[in-house]
Amino acid sequence: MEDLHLSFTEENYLKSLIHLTVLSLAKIEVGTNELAVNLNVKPATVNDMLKKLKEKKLINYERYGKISLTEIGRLAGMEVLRKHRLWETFLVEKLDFSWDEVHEVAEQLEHIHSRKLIDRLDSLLDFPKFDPHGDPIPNAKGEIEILTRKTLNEIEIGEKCRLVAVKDNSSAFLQYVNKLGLTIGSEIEIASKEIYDELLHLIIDDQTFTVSKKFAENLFVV
Amino acid sequence: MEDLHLSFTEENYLKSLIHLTVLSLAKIEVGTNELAVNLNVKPATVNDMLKKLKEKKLINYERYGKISLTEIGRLAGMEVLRKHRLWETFLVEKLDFSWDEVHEVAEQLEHIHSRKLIDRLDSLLDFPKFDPHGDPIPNAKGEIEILTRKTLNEIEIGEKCRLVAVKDNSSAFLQYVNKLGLTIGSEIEIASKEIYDELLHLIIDDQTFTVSKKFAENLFVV
DNA sequence: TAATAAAGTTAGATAAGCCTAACTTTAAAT
DNA sequence: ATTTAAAGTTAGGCTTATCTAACTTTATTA
Repeated sequence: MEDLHLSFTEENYLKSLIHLTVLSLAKIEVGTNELAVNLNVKPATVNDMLKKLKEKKLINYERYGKISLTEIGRLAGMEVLRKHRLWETFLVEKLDFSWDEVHEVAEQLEHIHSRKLIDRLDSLLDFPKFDPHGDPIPNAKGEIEILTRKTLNEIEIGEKCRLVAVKDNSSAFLQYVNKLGLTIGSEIEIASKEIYDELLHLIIDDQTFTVSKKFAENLFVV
Repeated sequence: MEDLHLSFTEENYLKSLIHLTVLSLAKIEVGTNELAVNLNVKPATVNDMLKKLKEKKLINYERYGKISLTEIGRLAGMEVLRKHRLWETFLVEKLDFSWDEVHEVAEQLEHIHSRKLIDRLDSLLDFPKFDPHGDPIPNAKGEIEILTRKTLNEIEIGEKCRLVAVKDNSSAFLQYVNKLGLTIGSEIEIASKEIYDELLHLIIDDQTFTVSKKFAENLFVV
């Protein structure tokens, strides 16, 4: 399971597939075009790579068919995800990065090949269960705790909830979240909603804020 | 000086040039073949890359001429070296790697692009001056403390000296060094030398060891 | 169900890094 | 100083990962 030497690019394909299948519950297959959009390359490029990944037994795929990860592919992809999230945690916990600065650097660090490195990092961080964005970190066996989470726009008027994670990890979005004084764990109450333009009025720490539906869809709450 | 986007490969060329020119005192130019040997590629490959590096103003080079780093190239190469040595220090100090395990991983980590990351790492490690092999770490301005060091085989019989660094960073060599109980700072006395086969008899912690000239040439002492 | 749209595939190009084989220039040695 | 050896270069190919443009298959919808 170790020692199958994957390129930077191959690892990115597996990571995308993890996101599109394993992590987006209730879907275990994905199409060429959707994967192309996710990886920001053209479908023709994906098509070529699918043949290679199938050859290496990392994915299940037939001509004109849907794509899914094999067990080997799932484990390899999970390891990349584990590395990404552990590095993000390291950057925030040990190097005082803010949560909106870590994604790009972790995109690079996740491709460092060293089992020992990642296991020691896990230990240094005291085996964290969640990364700075509230996402669960897969363990060394590739197991992940997938919790059912609602997005903020699914919460009813008058209800209170707690921010547990963010969907969008871009610095633009996260800085916007910061501006509202929100952090993982913050309590949010839905004051009211506008029918016409779908805006939400929130109460956070006794202050009122108005946000868009798009914004609310990117916050996971319980 | 920041933001010139260099590839993994280009960075390795600059790092090699730093080693072959700046660090190996009294030589500021190098040839295509020598660089090829150092990078473990063929001279023809180096020749192609020289054109690219010259185009990017990282090296001084004319057809059939010698190669040297420009100021831009020197700074970029120094930054790679700085990253390599800081990461090695991190692995030993924070993740309990032994000094013979760090080189390969640092070869990967040195190519992570993030000025903030490396400066924060420097700070986390308390601005170390030397890496685990006793080599000086360039500062954020690309300045390095080049000290005049002798190798163990240059020491006269009866003299005592102290191990300050190792030349060879391979795990095979470093494990051999470990086996003799030597660490950076160890005191070594030259008991005697064999004329015939150039062996050295050493006294380390009241114990006698016999080592080859090749071995002694890879230990820096003062 | 036949036409059309969407999804997926193929063929042919390009750029980066690498190679081998043949060639040219410079340096060394008789 | 001429020959030979060493160093350096060029031309042409290969692989990986990407692209565009044209084509095929599957799905949708009128």
